[in-house]
Amino acid sequence: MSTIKLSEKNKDFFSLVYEVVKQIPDGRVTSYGAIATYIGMARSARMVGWAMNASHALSESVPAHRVVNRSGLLTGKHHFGNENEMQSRLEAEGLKIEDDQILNFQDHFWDPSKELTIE
DNA sequence: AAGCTGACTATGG
DNA sequence: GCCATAGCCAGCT
Repeated sequence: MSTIKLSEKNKDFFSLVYEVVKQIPDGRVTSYGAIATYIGMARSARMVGWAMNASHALSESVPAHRVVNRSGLLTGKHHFGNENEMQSRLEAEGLKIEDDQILNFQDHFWDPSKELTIE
């Protein structure tokens, strides 16, 4: 159980998303919707995706490859440098992927609403 | 300025 | 499970 500390600087939507994503442990994954729900934008999963899209420009590193859609599909792979980047990173963390689908997705799913608390 | 586009999801059949 | 539909909303045409 980790804790996210809120400050004036990071309480906007994008930064909040990044703070959550940065808490995802190695070898674990979560979904856009889970993050959206957690930060209070339950029906705006698309915005989480948009935040990931913008994250590449950041100087800080955000492990966007650990965020997939609700079925464990690597829907964001085309937004990385090359087609295999996302899958390679996940496999390097011990996950098995077949046809863009994370195997045993449920076993690796990390739910922020169960693992995190916001101060 | 109206309409389109998605790294999405919940729902109903 | 699959499929279609409908919300979603920032940014781009």
